[in-house]
Amino acid sequence: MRNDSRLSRMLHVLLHMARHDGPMTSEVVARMLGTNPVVVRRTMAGLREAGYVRSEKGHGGGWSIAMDLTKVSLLDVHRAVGGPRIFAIGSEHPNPDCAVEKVVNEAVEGAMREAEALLIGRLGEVSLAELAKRFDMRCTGAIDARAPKQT
Amino acid sequence: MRNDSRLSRMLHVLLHMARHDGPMTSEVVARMLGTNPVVVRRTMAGLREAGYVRSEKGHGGGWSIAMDLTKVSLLDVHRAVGGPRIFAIGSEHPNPDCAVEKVVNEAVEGAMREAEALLIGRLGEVSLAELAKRFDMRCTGAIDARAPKQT
DNA sequence: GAATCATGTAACATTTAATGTAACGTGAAT
DNA sequence: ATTCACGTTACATTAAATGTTACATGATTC
Repeated sequence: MRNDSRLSRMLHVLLHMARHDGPMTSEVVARMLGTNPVVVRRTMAGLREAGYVRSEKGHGGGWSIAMDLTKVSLLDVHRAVGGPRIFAIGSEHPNPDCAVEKVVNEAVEGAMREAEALLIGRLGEVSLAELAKRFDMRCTGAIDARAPKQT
Repeated sequence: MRNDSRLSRMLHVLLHMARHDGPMTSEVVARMLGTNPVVVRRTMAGLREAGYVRSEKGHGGGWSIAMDLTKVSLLDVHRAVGGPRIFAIGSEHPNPDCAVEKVVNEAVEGAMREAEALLIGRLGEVSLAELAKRFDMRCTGAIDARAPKQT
């Protein structure tokens, strides 16, 4: 299938919203992401259910932040958009009869579990506020904003 | 897209071949994997090009091991089957103009790089011989063959 | 050397989940 | 009442692995 870009897209949107006065419409967000408003509403629905954003209809409506950026991590966003599928590889038979296959699955899945735990850990360590700070630092001419230690 | 199960499948086949006298036909392998011979030939072609297996036509032909099991790791097999796509998540714009998106990509991709490095490292640590040993231990009634330390 | 066995390969269909798109409904502001 | 913007459904598109059919080629057996 295609790459799942929902996490990246939502982070992109959320940071923009955090630096934006008033609500942003799905139309505007869609142009930012290079997609269309329906995809935006569909994906942001998960964030709304999690209470991270709010949406309002009618004139002057649109999406706005409804959380404390210091309290929500990249992992939280990942989960809110319903992206549990991290790896593109895996076995067809999770619980095979064949003893050989069992040994193989245990080895491969063990490695994947470790890698997933690391990824989850890293995403959980970084808050949206931290990302926003990195953005600000980059804009104000910081020397290196690639991945500063949390302070 | 679908899950990429080529690594698991090939490991499964290779361990069986290692415990099997004489060549195995694509037909037999396909039944083992629950697929068909063409898929087997297609996937094993990568292993053949890497020199890990040999294939012979005609009567008594089929696939056989052509390597030292202690010298080939799970990572080697992963690479031989051409499975570079590990993650199902990622950004649409690897090199965006938007500064916000750059910060987002760096954060997410940084975490993914670490996780990938860990996974690659783990797969590279385990040889096919080690897997075969775990299988033998399990069959001879070892108490716990889940993921013993290498000896 | 003809028949058979097994691989090699091309061409096309299927699957799966994300994404793209069109259509229509609902609530809010003007 | 009109317009704006979200909410939702339904269906199309896309990408990559997998499934399938068909046919060619080389090796073995007779």
